[in-house]
Amino acid sequence: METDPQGTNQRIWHVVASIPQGRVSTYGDIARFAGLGRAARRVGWALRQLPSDTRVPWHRVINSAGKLSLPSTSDAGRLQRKRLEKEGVTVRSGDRIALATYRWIPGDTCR
DNA sequence: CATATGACGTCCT
DNA sequence: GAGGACGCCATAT
Repeated sequence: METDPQGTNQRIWHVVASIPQGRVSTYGDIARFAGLGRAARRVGWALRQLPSDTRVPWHRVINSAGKLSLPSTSDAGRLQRKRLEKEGVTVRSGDRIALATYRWIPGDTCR
């Protein structure tokens, strides 16, 4: 049951879907909250498997360095930046984001 | 079964 | 603050 690999992806996607608009979270925090421990890379894997027509806000997930893990030269990278700015998240030069301002921890009811 | 790779994280310099 | 080394988890070959 919980051993289903697809179930794990489903769990990860569910956590990502709970990120409020205008906020961002990190791969590590999501993995931890999903019960995956330090499998931050596992989260990246799950997001990569997402279909193009997904409703999951994958663009709100960045790395602990406060930067977009997707290359700004790729279409996905540009799309991520576009959507974030559209939600009010300021993306500075070098695809950097102020984690101190926008970071959100799963389960935290306080915005 | 061993190696390499990837939308990562932490520690050290 | 930036960059490199090593560790962690899963998949591909």
